Amino acid sequence: MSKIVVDPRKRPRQRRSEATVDAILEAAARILESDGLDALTTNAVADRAGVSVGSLYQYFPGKTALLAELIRRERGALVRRIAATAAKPASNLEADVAAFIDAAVAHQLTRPALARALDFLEPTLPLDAESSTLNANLADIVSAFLMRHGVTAPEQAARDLIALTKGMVDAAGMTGETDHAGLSSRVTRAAVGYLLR
Amino acid sequence: MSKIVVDPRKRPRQRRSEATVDAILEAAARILESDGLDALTTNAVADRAGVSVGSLYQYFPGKTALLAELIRRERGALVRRIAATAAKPASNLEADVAAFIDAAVAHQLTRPALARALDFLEPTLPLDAESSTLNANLADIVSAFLMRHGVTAPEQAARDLIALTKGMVDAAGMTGETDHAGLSSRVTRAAVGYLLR
DNA sequence: TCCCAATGTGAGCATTAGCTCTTATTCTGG
DNA sequence: CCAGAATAAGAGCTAATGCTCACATTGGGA
Repeated sequence: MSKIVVDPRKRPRQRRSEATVDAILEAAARILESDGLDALTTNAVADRAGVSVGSLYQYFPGKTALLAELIRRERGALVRRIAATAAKPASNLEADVAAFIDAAVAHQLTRPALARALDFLEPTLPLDAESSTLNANLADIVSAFLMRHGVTAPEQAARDLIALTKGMVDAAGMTGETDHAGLSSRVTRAAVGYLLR
Repeated sequence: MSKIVVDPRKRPRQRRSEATVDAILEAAARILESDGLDALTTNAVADRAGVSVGSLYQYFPGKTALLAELIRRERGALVRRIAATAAKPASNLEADVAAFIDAAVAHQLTRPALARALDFLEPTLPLDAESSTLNANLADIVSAFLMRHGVTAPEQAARDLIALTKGMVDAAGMTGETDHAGLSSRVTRAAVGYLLR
């Protein structure tokens, strides 16, 4: 294992190189999903992406940077989803919470094994400011929303609700559950119970 | 990485060898806690345990078996705690749920980083029958308890409650939270909300 | 006390991981 | 259409990892 580098990578300038980068990230995601962390080697990723190791290292200074970028993309998609939901509130706490959770469930249940792996990896990665910000965004959006509804200790509540949701959805995903609506309503029950008591 | 062997290990017959085994497991736990999965190498474990690699391999046929045993012990302790709680019910759903959660929080908050790592590792390990049983025990105890209280879909509810608790406690542990009672009551709020709605 | 099984040691082997570097190929702007 | 920049390739280096094995030490029953 080398120095832990997370960001300084070369940016793709042509079309084909963007495709290479995407292929690499997708290959990494698939390996994580199907074979787990141990199988995620740079050679394996390059192989699965149909690319040479050299190409991989052209865009990612190391394995860690690759993982960091994967997390950035996934997390970014989730944050955008949640932000979009927050943009059209029903000003009814319960309905809004349900909407948030619906978005989160939809996201995490799309690729459950991947979501679970990244959730675990994320805190172990020395993410740079930009990504930590993205991350804080999730908690901040929820926290701001809760504050608007007069919830006490909104930051703590936001962390708790996010953790509760992650926990339930990751577990459900692992048992192969696909009933999005059912899961969503169960998580909502717990979340609303947490808030209104 | 070699074949995945989880159980067939030599049993210690003398006192000192039991001490060796304990030292090895404790060293593994500490490395997991402080340096993470990547740092958990067999040589590192032996070093930290003040033992030679040879001794490690005398009792564990491989790294996987070592992890499996760690999980067995930790999980076993949790299951015993929960079982003890289940043995003296208050026949009041809310109080009993609170008692369960108290036990779980006490356990997971003792060594939060370790608990989190093992929670993640557990499903990736090909545990043998004995340990899967230990595992099922947790869900079964909770499930039986819920059924006694007339909860519908008790297995699913048990899985959900366990996941919700794990999620919240792992997250709290990671932020350095130490307020056992406060955390416990917040988890209970969510759990009771889940059940009574 | 003595002997043999149980236990402990650690150098070192085979493999594989992460990564570099040289060379080949493909774009793109002029 | 050409030159140089960007991109891709992949053999192979270094270090580390999982693990073995030949040997040394210890302990407990006869």
